[in-house]
Amino acid sequence: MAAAANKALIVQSDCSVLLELGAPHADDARAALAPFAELVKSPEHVHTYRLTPLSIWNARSTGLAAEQMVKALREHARYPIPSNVEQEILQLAARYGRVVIARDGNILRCSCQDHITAERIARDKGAGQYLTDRISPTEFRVAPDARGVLKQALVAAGYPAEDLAGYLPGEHLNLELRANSLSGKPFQVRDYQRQAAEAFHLAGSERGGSGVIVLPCGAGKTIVGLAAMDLVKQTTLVLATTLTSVKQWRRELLDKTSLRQEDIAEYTGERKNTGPVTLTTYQILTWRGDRAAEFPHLELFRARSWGLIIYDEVHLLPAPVFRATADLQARRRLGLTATLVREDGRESDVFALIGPKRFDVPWKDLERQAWIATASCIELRVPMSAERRMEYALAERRSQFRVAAENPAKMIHLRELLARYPDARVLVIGAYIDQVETIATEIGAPLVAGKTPEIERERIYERFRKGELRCIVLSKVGNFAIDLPDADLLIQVSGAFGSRQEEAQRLGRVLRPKYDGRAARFFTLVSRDTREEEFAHHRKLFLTEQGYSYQVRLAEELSKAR
DNA sequence: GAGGTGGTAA
DNA sequence: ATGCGTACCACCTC
Repeated sequence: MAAAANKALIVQSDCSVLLELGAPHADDARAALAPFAELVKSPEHVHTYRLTPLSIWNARSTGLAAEQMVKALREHARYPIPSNVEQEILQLAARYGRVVIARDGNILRCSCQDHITAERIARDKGAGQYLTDRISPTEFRVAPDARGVLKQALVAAGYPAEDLAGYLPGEHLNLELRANSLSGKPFQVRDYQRQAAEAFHLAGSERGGSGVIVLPCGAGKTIVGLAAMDLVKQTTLVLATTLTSVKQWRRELLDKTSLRQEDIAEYTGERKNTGPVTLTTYQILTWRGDRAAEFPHLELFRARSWGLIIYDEVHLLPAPVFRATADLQARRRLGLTATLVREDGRESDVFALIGPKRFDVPWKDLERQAWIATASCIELRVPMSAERRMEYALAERRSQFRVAAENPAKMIHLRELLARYPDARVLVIGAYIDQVETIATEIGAPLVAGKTPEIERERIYERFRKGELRCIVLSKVGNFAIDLPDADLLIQVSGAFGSRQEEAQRLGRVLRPKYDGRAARFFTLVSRDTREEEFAHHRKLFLTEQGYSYQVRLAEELSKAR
């Protein structure tokens, strides 16, 4: 073990934990810390983690004891652990599982570890209303349909319940994973995908069967869904965000499992069928006729005795589906997402109603294992012409950003990049329709925007895949389109205020591993001396936090270097 | 298949 | 650190 002076962790009294990557045993320290802390930032040298109630409870739900957490910190900490941090961990951890929900035949029983806890939750404003029927000093009888709302209230009260009440059996589903996909390629579930599905299922334990799997874009979350279906083998309802996603689920199910066309039904605006496996969208579930208070399509949840419900992109699930999910606690639930939600209310609702986080893998781990490509990110500062600078100066403050974003001089440098990487397969992404239309016309590449019909899109993607086309220009559809072909050079000409999610999505476009192992390149063009630089700063934070190498270059320097 | 509505990003 | 407006999507009706 390293001497104290160069140990990797610094534990601070605000419950943040710094990990110094250069320290000996930094990898061991990370492996020990990650299961019970949330990664907040990960630039080059020092990564920041945070101990939160949810991160501790997630860890407890996978069976990690508080003592193991404290031991892990002690083992790797450079300085003594602040006593309040140790107390915090012990107290938070001790709250998980102090309340247990279990089944007694047809009724549910909520049992507390001790009398004091029972009094605390019985008197809690939120939870108390579901705990009216006391059967012993430490036990309550609970109406089965209160299972979800009670769990929500218990999380809010700080006493997350361990739900061991089990699930209703769904109808059996004949499903096997294929060893060779329909398209002829051998198909194998990757180790981390298998681990994720097993962490969700936890066969032989009362704990399994509900929870969330977190994997980066491009890591194959759908496959985790298929693997989970293979473990459960019961009728399944899949909730997705878009019709394209619904179609992709269908393709993957047909390609990689023994299911046939007629086993898979779609319940969407186009057709409303149900089958042993049914694919649907969040939007149809939340549609309400004539501003009525009811959601007619939520009946789909009761249309069959589902054995498994899969929530794709679980961080996007809308409030009415949350409410409906509260009533569905007797069904197995699997949430899939690329980023853990940070908004407080929602995150704890996901925890209470879908289940705890069961599994995640850091982006950089997948990169090391070559499941995703390495990427270099470069911000190119582009000057504006004198006329443009005047236009910018005269513009109202709120339209300045757009004047800068649509700087025509970006075109010069865009062309240069295209010339500089003649073999690259290129995606150009911008935020404004006018801008991307102009670019597409000038460089003679097809444009895919919101109004581009589905058939046209597929035709363009197909030509790109075949190599007949080296460049596609995209509007904001680039943020949604999940069926975009793989590329290795991404040029962002404008971005909408640089959101982290958007940046993650866009970067994910070029992260599929390259056949020759080359790195992906991500250029973002930013107008110099404008407000656009401020937003680029924000975007830069995202990229560096994910641990990606990042450089800022002046456009004319890059031109000279050629 | 066009057009309106309502919702989301972040 | 931020915000407004822009763009997108899926639903429905006609």
